[in-house]
Amino acid sequence: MSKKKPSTMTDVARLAGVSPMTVSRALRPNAPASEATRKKILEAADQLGYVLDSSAAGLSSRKTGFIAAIIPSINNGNFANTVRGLTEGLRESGLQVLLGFTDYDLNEEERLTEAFLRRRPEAIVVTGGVHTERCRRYLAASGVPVIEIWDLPISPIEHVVGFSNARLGRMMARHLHDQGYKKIGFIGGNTNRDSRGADRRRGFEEALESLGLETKRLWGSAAPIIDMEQGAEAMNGLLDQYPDTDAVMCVSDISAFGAMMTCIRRGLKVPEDIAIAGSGAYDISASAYPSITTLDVGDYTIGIEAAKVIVDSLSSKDSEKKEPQRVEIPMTLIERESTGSPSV
Amino acid sequence: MSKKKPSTMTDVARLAGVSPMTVSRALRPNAPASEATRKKILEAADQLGYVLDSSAAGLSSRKTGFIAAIIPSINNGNFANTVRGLTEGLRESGLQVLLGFTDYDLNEEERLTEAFLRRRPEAIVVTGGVHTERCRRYLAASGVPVIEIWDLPISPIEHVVGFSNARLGRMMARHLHDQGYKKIGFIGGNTNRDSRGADRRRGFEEALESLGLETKRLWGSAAPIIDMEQGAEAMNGLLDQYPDTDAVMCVSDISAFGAMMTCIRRGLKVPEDIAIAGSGAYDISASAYPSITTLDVGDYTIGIEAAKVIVDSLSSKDSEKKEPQRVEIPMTLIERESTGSPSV
DNA sequence: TTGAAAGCGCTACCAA
DNA sequence: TTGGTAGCGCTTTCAA
Repeated sequence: MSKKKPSTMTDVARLAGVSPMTVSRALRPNAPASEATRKKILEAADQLGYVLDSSAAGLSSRKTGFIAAIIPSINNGNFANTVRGLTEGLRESGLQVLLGFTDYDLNEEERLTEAFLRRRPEAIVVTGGVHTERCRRYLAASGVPVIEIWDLPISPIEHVVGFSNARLGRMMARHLHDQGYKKIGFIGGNTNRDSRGADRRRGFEEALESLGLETKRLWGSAAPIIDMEQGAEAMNGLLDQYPDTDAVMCVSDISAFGAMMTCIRRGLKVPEDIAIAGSGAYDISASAYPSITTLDVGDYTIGIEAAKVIVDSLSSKDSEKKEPQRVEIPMTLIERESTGSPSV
Repeated sequence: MSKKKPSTMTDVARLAGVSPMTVSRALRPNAPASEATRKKILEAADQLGYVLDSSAAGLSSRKTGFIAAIIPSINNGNFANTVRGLTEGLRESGLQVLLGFTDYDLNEEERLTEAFLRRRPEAIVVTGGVHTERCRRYLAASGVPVIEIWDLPISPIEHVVGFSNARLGRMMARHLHDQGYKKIGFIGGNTNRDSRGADRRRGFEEALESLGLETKRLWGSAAPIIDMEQGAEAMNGLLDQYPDTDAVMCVSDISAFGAMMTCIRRGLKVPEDIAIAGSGAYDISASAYPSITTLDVGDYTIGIEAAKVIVDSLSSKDSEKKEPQRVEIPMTLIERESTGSPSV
């Protein structure tokens, strides 16, 4: 409201009758200051409505106090959980998360990365192991710890906290096969923009092959990222062409739910006529009826572990340069009603 | 990776054989600089891997280039859309969004507000009109435009972009009544933490009363914010106590979906035996079967409009102090299968 | 179009 | 425990 410019440390110092330096110390928890002066200074600060300017503090101390994190989408429960984990894991150390999202666009990732690096974060977290060439260069030259999450890249930039998306696809293919399904389909997005989705599909296809099953039921979607509606459409397409399909894995629980709704609308029973599986362990996989078999990828844990890697990297002395860490997060299969054994 | 400290403008200036001031100008689009020197400077910058330090720039120019935004939850499609709108609406002006979430905790909001204000944002966006006393003071004294969103507070701090949550409740109550339902329930969270949810409930109750309908079917939930599972539990409780309920509004589509799953699990037909309505126009309200009647609150539009208010406020001269703006976002009823006319 | 001087608000460092 | 000095990396302002 009031446009008068905010008061500074010098103003507080003057009012409290001390030097600015003493104010600076009084305002920090672990700096030496007598209780009496600290109290006096806090009162003066309160009276002036003083708020510390942390960009100035950061410029001087060379610690900005934040961590940049770039995720593909802000409207996604999995990434939201990762951000929660990261935020909570960083809380104690006082680091704030500067969050950005790319809409699954690598050029936007590059743009955001540069914009964030200008703010001098103390570490940077990016999603996945695929980046533009220029973006990789920015990250590698950033001078701060880089953590790639949600994947296990073969040539990581530095630290990695994630899981193998190809293995995720393989695990679910084997599970469906173990349940007795034979004519198994896959529904996912266009492979170019979401590399993790593409990896899941690849792993799924490999597993079908090695199990001696047909791989013709791998269904795409025009959209880069597949939502409920597109999952529903894809299932219509798949069933129109291959009505005898007995099980389908979808790249996420979100698309799986849409696919399941299509089955129900078409009068198919799940899982008696067709089984449905997703991944991500979204709330909906538990609440839907039938509930949806899924894989928990440890989204929240990824955030927590990434935070640990960051805190660890920042606390080590410059001299003892840390080895790049590679944290693999375990996946957990969650069996639910949607993949009960086939009736045949 | 490399821990050597990043190069500065002075380094670039030295390499290009110009003064730092000239580098500063060459790096900005609208500053005077000859094409020749600009080219020379960009090459030098590229060679050094130079990245501008925008906190230093902000300290000097008194423009940090970001907007603080505080939302209750990061795992919520509605708020995600608002953030998308805000981000997109701000893109052209080069302002970045510094995002924080409170988990519907006003004390956390206060904490975050202070932390964000330290970063000297050029404007601050907060959700709702209810804040701690201290938080209100911080905001009012911040010296930058304050925008409260997702509500229409009676005593706003400054600008407002939102809608009336009480009216939302009234609208849906009237709609259900118009459809012929008489024994109407409401499912929502505990009223203390989510003031917008509480307003919806209040408006709903008022409308039932003025329509001469019973208001005994207003159902709470132990949880502050009600998710799918809690919506499902609440519906079980409601049906156990009032099996003759013929329609239920849920505070959000998320809880409405859970509630609907409970009905289906119990063998009830939706909408023949019981109608379900939600609000928020989440994807699931369209994709679920039956699809769920809902109210679109213009979540994305809220973000866009908030961005307009911000850009507007910042472009005005200090002298011509802007009047506080109050933008009401229209709500749209979306009728779907879940509230087809009752069979009785 | 370019440069020099000054300083944004704070903290590291050293001295008292 | 406190204070003075210097300077973080940049931009503003004014002069050339």
